[in-house]
Amino acid sequence: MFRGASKVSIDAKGRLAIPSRYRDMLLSKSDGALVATVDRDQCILIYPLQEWDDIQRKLDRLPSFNKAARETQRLMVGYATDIELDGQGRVLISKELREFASLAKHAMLIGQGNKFELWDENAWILRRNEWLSGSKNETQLPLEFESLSL
Amino acid sequence: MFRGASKVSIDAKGRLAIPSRYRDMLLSKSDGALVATVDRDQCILIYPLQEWDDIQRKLDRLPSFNKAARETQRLMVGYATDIELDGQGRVLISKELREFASLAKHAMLIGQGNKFELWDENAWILRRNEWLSGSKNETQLPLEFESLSL
DNA sequence: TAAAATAGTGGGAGAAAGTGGAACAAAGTG
DNA sequence: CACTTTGTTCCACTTTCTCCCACTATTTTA
Repeated sequence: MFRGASKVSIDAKGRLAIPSRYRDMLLSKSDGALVATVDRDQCILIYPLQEWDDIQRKLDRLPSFNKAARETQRLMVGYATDIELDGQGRVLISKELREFASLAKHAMLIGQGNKFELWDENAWILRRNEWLSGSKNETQLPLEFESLSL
Repeated sequence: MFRGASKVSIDAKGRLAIPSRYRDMLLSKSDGALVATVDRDQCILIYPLQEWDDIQRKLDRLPSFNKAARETQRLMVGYATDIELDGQGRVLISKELREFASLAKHAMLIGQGNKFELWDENAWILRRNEWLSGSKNETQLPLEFESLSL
C-alpha cells in the first residue's frame, strides 16, 4: 500500500502533482478516482474511491446518539470531495479543503497505508518534532511496545 | 545478519554506496529491494524489503487509539521509502530522508541485526560519546539486563 | 612489488516528471 | 441576453531524475 513522504507543491490553481511512483497504483485501483476529506489534526486525507467507500460505510454504522461519532461523521463526510487525476497526474484540491489545512505552496504528502495525508509543510515539521521529542519519556509507552522489536 | 560500522559518503545526488561485503546478502534476501525510514533519534533505518514487511505488520497491529502508537506509525510508515541497489551497488536516499537525518557528505552506516542505521557522522560521534559516558550509572538498567551475560 | 581485480566516485545524456500558462468551456450575474 | 468570472483541459517549457559509462583508489594475488 502507500508509504513514504514527499515534498510536493500546490500551484496557484490548487493543483497538486501526485508523485509518479503512486500513479499506476491509483489508476489501477479506482481508475484515478479519489476522495479527499479532512482529518482531526488539520491535515487532508486522500483515499482511493474504493477505500473511501469502506470508510464511509464504517462511519455510517457509528452510533448516532454518540456525540463524538456525530462530529466525526459531520467532519469527514461533510468535507469529503471527489477528485480525479488529470492528464498530467495532478489532482485539484478545493479551496475549502486548502483553507481547512492552511495549505499554501509547500506541502508534504505522506503515504499511510490505505490513504495519504496531505499537510502544510510547516505544520508537518512542527507536528513531527512534537512527536519526536514527546516520546522521549518512554515510561508512558503502552505495554504493547515492550515486546516490539523493530 | 548485519553488523559493523562503516564510514560511508553520500554524493551530491544523494547516493550511498553500500559496502560490498553486504551486497551479496542484500541481493539474495530481497533482490536488492530495501526500505528506508526514520528512527526516533534522527537517524535513518534501512531494512531489506522482506524484513520491513514484518515490521509494518507489527506496526499495523498496534492499538490505534493509543497516542504513542499512532505517532510511531505515522513516522515510520510515513517516511518508509522503497529503494533499490543500482548497478554500482548504491542506493538513493531521498531528499526528505536526508533532511530528516541532516545527512550531508559524511555518514556512518551501522549494521544492527536485521537492519542498518544510517547516521550523519557528527551526530553519530556525538551520540556515541553520550552513550559511553551516560551508561556509567548502571543502576537504571532494567531487570532484563540482570540475567544477561555478555 | 607489480599487475589485476574489485570497490568506490563522479559526471553526462537521455528520459521522465513537474510546472506554469493559454485557450476554451461553463457557470453565474447584472 | 450579454458579459464577467470561474473552472477545466491541453500544451509546451523547464527542471529533475535515472541510468550508464568512465575514471580513480584500494585491495588482493601472483
